[in-house]
Amino acid sequence: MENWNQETIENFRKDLLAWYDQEGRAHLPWRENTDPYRVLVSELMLQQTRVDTVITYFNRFMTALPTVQALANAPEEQVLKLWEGLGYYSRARNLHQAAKVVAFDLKGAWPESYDDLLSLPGVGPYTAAAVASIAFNQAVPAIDGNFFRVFSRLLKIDDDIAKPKTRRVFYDAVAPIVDPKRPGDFNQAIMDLGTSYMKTNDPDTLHSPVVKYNAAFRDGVEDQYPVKSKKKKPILQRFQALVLYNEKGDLLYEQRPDSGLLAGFWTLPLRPIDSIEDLQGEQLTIKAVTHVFSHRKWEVWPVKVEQVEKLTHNQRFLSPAEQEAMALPKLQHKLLKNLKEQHDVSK
DNA sequence: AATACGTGGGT
DNA sequence: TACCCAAGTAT
Repeated sequence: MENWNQETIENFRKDLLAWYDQEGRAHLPWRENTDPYRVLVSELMLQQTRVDTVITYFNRFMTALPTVQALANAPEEQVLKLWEGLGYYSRARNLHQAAKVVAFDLKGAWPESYDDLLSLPGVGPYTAAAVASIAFNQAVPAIDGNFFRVFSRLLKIDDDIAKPKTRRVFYDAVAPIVDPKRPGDFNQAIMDLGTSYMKTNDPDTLHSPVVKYNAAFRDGVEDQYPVKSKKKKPILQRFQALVLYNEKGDLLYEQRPDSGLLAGFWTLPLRPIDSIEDLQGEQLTIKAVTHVFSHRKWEVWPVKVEQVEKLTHNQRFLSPAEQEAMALPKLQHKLLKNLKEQHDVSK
């Protein structure tokens, strides 16, 4: 691992920020100003999610709920509808809760320190540092995937970034490098660098504004950084999805448990099966609806059933209008599309 | 520490 | 196709 002296650190800050001022992504909607609410909403949305995907969601969210008070007073259904399709839905619920804490418990007085921000729901080490540095000018490193990638290469840090304890190694190495005068810009410059000249695949390191500080490139081993162990592949699970319409033509839905995958969302009633041999009703499709989550791959077979025993407390018939008004997970949208296609074919 | 937690895009 | 990635957090 490289160890920079004070002169190198100061030169690095200067070169990085000069580049950021010229070529940084100043146009990103959440960089319009440093209102902590805007920063928090954007950071929660950006967790494990691409910038291109977030932009549309962010603009729509801020138009609908422009202030932390507006979010705090909004019904959860509205928050989830605005989040529909973004995934990792606990982020939306945590953001909602965090807004309530700020607006109600703290009466609008934002926590400004890293430690206080960390206590908000959905705010972990990265997000606390991002908000503290961008909105409140605190000199803390916002260590995300970009940060790991950029500094693993610059400093030749060999620790596996998939391991939790590695965060501490990076923190110790880079905390002295963060520019105390412009910490928010420093962190955002690293992110911009990490998605451009120093991106994951096919980086353009030679033309990077900080190429002269890149120890891995200097030693011709840049492709070995960052060191990251592999994830396990998703486990396959099969289900049958019960399809039942009532006399009004409304479709039977079932609410998922309030914890676990797609917690609290309404979908067709899903029943695990071992194989296609176990389907209980009339098989509606030749091909299954498949959906890949981060850790699971689902194969879902829609089957037409004549009735269910008796509506349980978590089952309801929903009209098309009701279905459209509520937030539904991607899997359910795929199932609906599949049903519509089967219906069209049969006509 | 290891795992759960969504979705879309690139190769 | 299958796999990996993309501004992580909670438990």
